[in-house]
Amino acid sequence: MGITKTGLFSDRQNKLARMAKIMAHPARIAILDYIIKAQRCICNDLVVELGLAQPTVSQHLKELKSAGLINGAIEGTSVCYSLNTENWKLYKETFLNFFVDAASLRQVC
Amino acid sequence: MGITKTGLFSDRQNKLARMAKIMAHPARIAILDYIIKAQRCICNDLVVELGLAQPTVSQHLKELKSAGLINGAIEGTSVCYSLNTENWKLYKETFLNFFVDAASLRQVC
DNA sequence: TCGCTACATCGTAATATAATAATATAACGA
DNA sequence: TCGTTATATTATTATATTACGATGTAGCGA
Repeated sequence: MGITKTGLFSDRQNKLARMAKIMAHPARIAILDYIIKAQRCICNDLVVELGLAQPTVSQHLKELKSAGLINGAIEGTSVCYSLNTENWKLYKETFLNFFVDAASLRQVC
Repeated sequence: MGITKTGLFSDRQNKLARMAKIMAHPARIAILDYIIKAQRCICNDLVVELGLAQPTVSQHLKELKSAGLINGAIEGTSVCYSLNTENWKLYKETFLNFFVDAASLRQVC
């Protein structure tokens, strides 16, 4: 993506951007949608549901997991993925705080 | 970035991902932070504030503008950038809706 | 008109992402 | 043990993003 000059920005700004980046792909949104609806899923469910190849889905799951948004628990030959509710709240609050800041703004130009 | 298979996902999912992508860079978060605080700014304010080159800032402003998050009004030799409050609300609600969906979820595995 | 200021655009290098085929790993049932 | 199922990892291709120098454009004051 080119070199993002992380050093120029605050921790908060970098963190918020990183959080947004996790959600910046429709496949990851679709995965989260599915998990929210079904409460849990295995990788193959998503392969069928999304129509993406298995390695692609696996890669997206890995990103969501390393971002802390989902948990993966091994269950025999499959992995049970579910929402990490604690971090989910954190994400929610972080975005909320950002958008709330401008609640009282008026259009200037 | 590789080819995102947009066709596999719903309009809502694609839209949400697109919105997230706009916010997925700390420079753009910093620009929005600045505009929220100062109500308005010109490109050069941000060049000084952020420490990025003028073309880089200009490019980020262009993306924020084409996403509808900010307005730009020509004022003599400069351009007055300010928040597009209507679309800001839209963003806020869109993210809210997404996160609210999972409010009552319990950790499953 | 000249020069300055403020931006935008173009071109390009460096780097990150998305997607997948091929392959590896790991559990389980026959 | 062998085959099957489920997933992860690796390597690679195609494409997008970030950043900036160089350059173009446009308004404005002297």
